[in-house]
Amino acid sequence: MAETGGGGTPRERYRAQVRAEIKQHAWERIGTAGASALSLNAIAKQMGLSGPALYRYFAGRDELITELVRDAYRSLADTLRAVVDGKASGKGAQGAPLAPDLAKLAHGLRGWALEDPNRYFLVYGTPVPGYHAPDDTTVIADEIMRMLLDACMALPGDREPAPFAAHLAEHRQWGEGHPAPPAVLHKAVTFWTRLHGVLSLEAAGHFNGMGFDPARLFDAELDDLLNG
Amino acid sequence: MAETGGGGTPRERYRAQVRAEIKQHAWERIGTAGASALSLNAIAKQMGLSGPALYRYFAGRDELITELVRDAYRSLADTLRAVVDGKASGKGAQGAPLAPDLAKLAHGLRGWALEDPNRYFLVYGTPVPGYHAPDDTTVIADEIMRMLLDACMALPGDREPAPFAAHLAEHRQWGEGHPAPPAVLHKAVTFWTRLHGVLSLEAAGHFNGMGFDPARLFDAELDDLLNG
DNA sequence: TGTACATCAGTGAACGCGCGTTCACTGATGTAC
DNA sequence: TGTACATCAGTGAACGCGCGTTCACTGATGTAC
Repeated sequence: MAETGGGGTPRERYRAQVRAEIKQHAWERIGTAGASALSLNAIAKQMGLSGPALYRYFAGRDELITELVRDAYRSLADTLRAVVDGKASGKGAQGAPLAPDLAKLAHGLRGWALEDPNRYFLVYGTPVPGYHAPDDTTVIADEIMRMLLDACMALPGDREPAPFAAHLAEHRQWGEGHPAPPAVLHKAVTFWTRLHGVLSLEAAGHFNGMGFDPARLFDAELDDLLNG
Repeated sequence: MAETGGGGTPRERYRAQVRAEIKQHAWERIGTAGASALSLNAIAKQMGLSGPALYRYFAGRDELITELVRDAYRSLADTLRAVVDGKASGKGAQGAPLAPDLAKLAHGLRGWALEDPNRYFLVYGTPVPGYHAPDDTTVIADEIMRMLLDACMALPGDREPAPFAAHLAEHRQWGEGHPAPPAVLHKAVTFWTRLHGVLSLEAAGHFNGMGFDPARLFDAELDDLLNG
């Protein structure tokens, strides 16, 4: 991606560009039918290429999916990073400029998730059947949790910590080295699971016939996390 | 299912039995590879039958999946019903015998979800790509929400209701006719999304390398719902 | 009780399809002198 | 600047596979008299 317009020989630039183009078409197809329906031949046809042509750019279907999963994680992490750094806003700049980082993260997450639900599910949904995620993703997942911990640290008023917070602090193999106290660890995990609960049901369409506005439910959960 | 051992001609009983057997093998395959990998031919082979034989029992692949989805919803509703009625326990009878219905429901839901994660995802997960759920499911989904509302009614202490509760009461196309006040509606929806947040991430294996015990996280969320 | 007939479960062959992937090839693009 | 060669993108044919589904059939099971 970063190589597309940059250095390298013309052939290298062309290669990178076609690779990106293949991925883009892959995302379009994933957006339509989900990740398990990804087909190299179908992508090739859509690009006006012959099936085997794609093997110049990817070793096979698995490598393509691996790359897409990695990109999805990276994209989420970058989006959240940008939101925290104030370079972008999850909801629009007219809102509260003093919004805590946790609110920015939440709205950034929501925007990213709904922008392409299938991409969201590729990261946080049902694992793709015969496929195992690459190791890099756990690194990026950890990076995301660290951002979350940072944002939770800045939050005021932690009442008495729940018993689970202690368990969490004693059994922690994520965000290692981060100085967050037990209550903050708990807050971060809760932030993750609660917002995922709303987002995944919304993105899958499970609120569809119910009548209420999912955005308000999301904001209500966020409020509870900020002030609870 | 209910017909298997019951009345009808011998041929009808045989038919029902083979249908059930097909479904059972289908569940096994779904448990292994997910619903999108369901294949009639593969099921037939596993049963020692020829491929086309299954067309005596199901009009095609879609009808099979439809039936499985319906059964999954039904199974969840029945499980929750039984738990609330005290005919079964979600966690073991030695626990608090005075546990509120909401806690019973929660543990019933968790037990059901982890018993077969792919069945859970068939109900509350990413929709199967080219497939649309049958209408009956919304009826069962509503039945489940009503049980939830009943359980939430029995809960003590509702402080001042959140603004979202009012919105929810004014835009409600589910559990219609149920006398739950706004705060209870809010509680029920929150119960659903929060527990789903934990369960779906746990069932998909997203807590795997993190070290903590998902069961404790689940209970912590439940406690918060009961006492928050 | 026995015979004649209807019902229906299951088979095997076949259809067309799309899949991932390999291989030997053509033709264009870039490099070296 | 022009020529000779190497690199490499893309093609078309082919392989084997499994899929959903149809069709005409065989043979067993049940029913009617």
